[in-house]
Amino acid sequence: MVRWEPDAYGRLRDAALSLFVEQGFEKTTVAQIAERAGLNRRTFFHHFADKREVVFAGQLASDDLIATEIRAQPPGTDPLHAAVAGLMLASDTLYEQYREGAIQLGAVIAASPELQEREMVKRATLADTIAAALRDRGTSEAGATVSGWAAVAMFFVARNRWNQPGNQRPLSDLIDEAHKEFLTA
Amino acid sequence: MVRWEPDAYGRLRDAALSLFVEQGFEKTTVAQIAERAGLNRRTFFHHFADKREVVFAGQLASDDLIATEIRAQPPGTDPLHAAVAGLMLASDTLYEQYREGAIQLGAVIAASPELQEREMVKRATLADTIAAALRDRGTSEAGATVSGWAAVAMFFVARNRWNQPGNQRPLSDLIDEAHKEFLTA
DNA sequence: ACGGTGATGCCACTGAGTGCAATCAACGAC
DNA sequence: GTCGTTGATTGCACTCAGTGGCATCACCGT
Repeated sequence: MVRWEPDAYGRLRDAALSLFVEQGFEKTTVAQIAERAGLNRRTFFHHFADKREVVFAGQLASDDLIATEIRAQPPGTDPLHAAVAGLMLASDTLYEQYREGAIQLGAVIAASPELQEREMVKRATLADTIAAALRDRGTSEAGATVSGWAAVAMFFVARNRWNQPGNQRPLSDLIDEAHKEFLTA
Repeated sequence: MVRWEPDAYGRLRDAALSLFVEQGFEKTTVAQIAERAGLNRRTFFHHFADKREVVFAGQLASDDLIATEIRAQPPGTDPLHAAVAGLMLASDTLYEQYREGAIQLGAVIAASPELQEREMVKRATLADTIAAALRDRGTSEAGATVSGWAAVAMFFVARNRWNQPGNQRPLSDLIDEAHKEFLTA
C-alpha cells in the first residue's frame, strides 16, 4: 500500500492551473490549491517556491535547449542570427504542440500584474542564457547582452502573434518574420 | 499651526531608502519605515502602492523625457539610432548628477530578488514607452518593440559600466559605446 | 529487524497589503 | 464669522503569502 497518492507535484500544478483559469490568479489561495490537490498547504511550498512559480513550472528546461542550439550554430554567423536560429529550432521542438495550453496560460498571466512581473524575470533569465551562449561563441559582452534581449523581444512578439485566435503559422515562421521586420525597420 | 509636518511622501521615501541601505530591503518592515518618518504604517500605503515602489519612485518622469527626445529625432533616422539618441540626451539631463545615489540604490536592488523583479517591470515599461515613440515615427510594430528592448538593454549595459567604481565617463558615452559594440558584434 | 531518508502534515508566527470608518486642520462659499 | 467640504492622516481588524521547526511514517538498503 502506498502511503501517499503519487505525483504530488503534478497534482498541485494541475489544481493550481485549473483554479487560476476558473477564478483568476489573485482570487485563488494556496489553501484552495492544496485542498483541490488533496494535500496540505505547507506541502505546496515544499514543491514550489511561491504561488507564482507554479505558472512557470518547467520553463528552465527549454532555456537550456535554446542555449544548446545557439552554441551549435556555425561559427561566423552573426550573434543576432545565431540567437534567432536557436530560438526557431527550439520553438519547433518545444512549443508547437502546446498552443491550446499556452493560450490559456497567456490569458491567466495577462490578467495578473503579479504574474507579468514574474514573467519578466523569466524573460531576463532567457536573455541571460542566450547572452551566455553568444559569449561562448566569441561575442563581446555588450554585444551578447543586447543581442540576447533583442532575440527575446522577437521571440515574444512572435509568441503573441502565434497565440492570436485564428493563427495557423508555426512559431518559428513568426520569429523569422519579427527578425526581418527588425532588420528592415 | 500646521496639522502635519510637510512632505510626508518625501519623508517616507527618505526613511525607506536609508533603512534599505542600512539593513537591506528584506529586513526592513513597512512599520519601521513609517516610524522613522514619524507616520503611520497605513499612511505609507497611501503614498506607495507597495514596499517595492518606493525604490523606483519618480522613474516614470524620466521615461517621458526619453520618449519626447526620441520623437524629436530627425525623421529618417533609423529606429535604433533614434532610440539611442533619445536615451543619450535624456541621460545627460537626468542621471549625471545622481551617480552616488544610483550606486547605493543599485547595491540595494542587487541584493534583493524582489527588487530585481520589480526592476524588470520598470525596464519593460521603458521598452514599451520607447516602442510607442518609435511607432509614432512610423516604425513597424515588431520593429519598434524589438528596437525598444534592444535600446533598453544598451542603456542598462551602459548604466552598469557607469556605476562601476572608478568610472569617469559620462553615461551617454557608455550608451554610445554599447550601441557600437552591438552593431559590430 | 533497524536506522536513515524524504515526502508529507501540523502549528504558530511574521509581515505585506486592504477595507472601512473616524478625525480634524484648512479652505472656500456665503 | 460660520458651515460644509475636502483631503491627508490614523487606527483597527482582517486575509493571505511565506517560513521555521518539529512530528510522522512508509519505504529502502543493510
